[in-house]
Amino acid sequence: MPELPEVETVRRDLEKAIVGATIADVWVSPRWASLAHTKFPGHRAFRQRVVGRRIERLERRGKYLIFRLDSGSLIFHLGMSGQLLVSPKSEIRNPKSEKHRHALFIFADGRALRFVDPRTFGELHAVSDLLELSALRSMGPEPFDETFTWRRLADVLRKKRVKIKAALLDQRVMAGMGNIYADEALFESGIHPERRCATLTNDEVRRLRRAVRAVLRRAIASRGTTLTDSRYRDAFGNAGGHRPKVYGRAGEPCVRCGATIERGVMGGRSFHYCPKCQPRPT
DNA sequence: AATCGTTCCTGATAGC
DNA sequence: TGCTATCAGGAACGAT
Repeated sequence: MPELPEVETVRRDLEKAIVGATIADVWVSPRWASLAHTKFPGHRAFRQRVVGRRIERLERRGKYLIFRLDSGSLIFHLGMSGQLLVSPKSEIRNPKSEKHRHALFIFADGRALRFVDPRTFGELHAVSDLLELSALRSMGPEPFDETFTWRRLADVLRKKRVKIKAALLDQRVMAGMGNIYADEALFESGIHPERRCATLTNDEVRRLRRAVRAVLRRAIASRGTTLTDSRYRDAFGNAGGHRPKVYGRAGEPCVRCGATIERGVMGGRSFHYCPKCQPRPT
């Protein structure tokens, strides 16, 4: 599913493809507009905010992709099955022809951007101020920002009572982690997912911060993770080349020590770990 | 205030 | 073969 590396890959793809383009027309599916959780402002209001706007910059904040327009911003979240795909000029674009396509942006040069999302957990917002989104107001530091120091992370974790895996998924602790890379970062740092945050030593927090960065950096370099269940695709429809070391590998051997990778459930969410490299808390 | 459980949704898969 | 049940996940929300 799209986490920071996948969203960053799409951002980089789109940066090359559509910065400078003008949105000549936009179509949003009736179904998308009717989904209560999308908080869609209505076709008319959305059109009014978007049509005629020029895309000035593409930014990413956590798992949110932000199109800075000459006036206001367009914000996407890919949820767990969202795709943003650039269509070449030649492609025929009947709004009804593609399953699960919820939005279609047509540029002045004839190309198009399609927002496809089968599970509809994605988000689509047109705002004048990014802080209109509560998730962006409360979001924690970007993992590659200089403010993301191990000391600050230790300060946050010391006060928390939850398990470290749950804290990594909390976007207020740090931005952009999802289920795959949280498991990968914990494996990389040798920390069991069920450890309580406050029990982590300074050395473990240092290792964790380092692992978060290393895992994300490598995943970006491989253009993200595509698994059978997550049909993640970049902006041109290509799968990512990253292969997790523990996520989705329960029953398979640990790449480091050969022990069998195990799977557990925490708060309705799965986690994966090596019982030898990541000793269980006592 | 922090945390927990539930909700939204569809496709893949397992089981009968 | 064809049906039904289960599972997967991010963020928001209500309850505790």
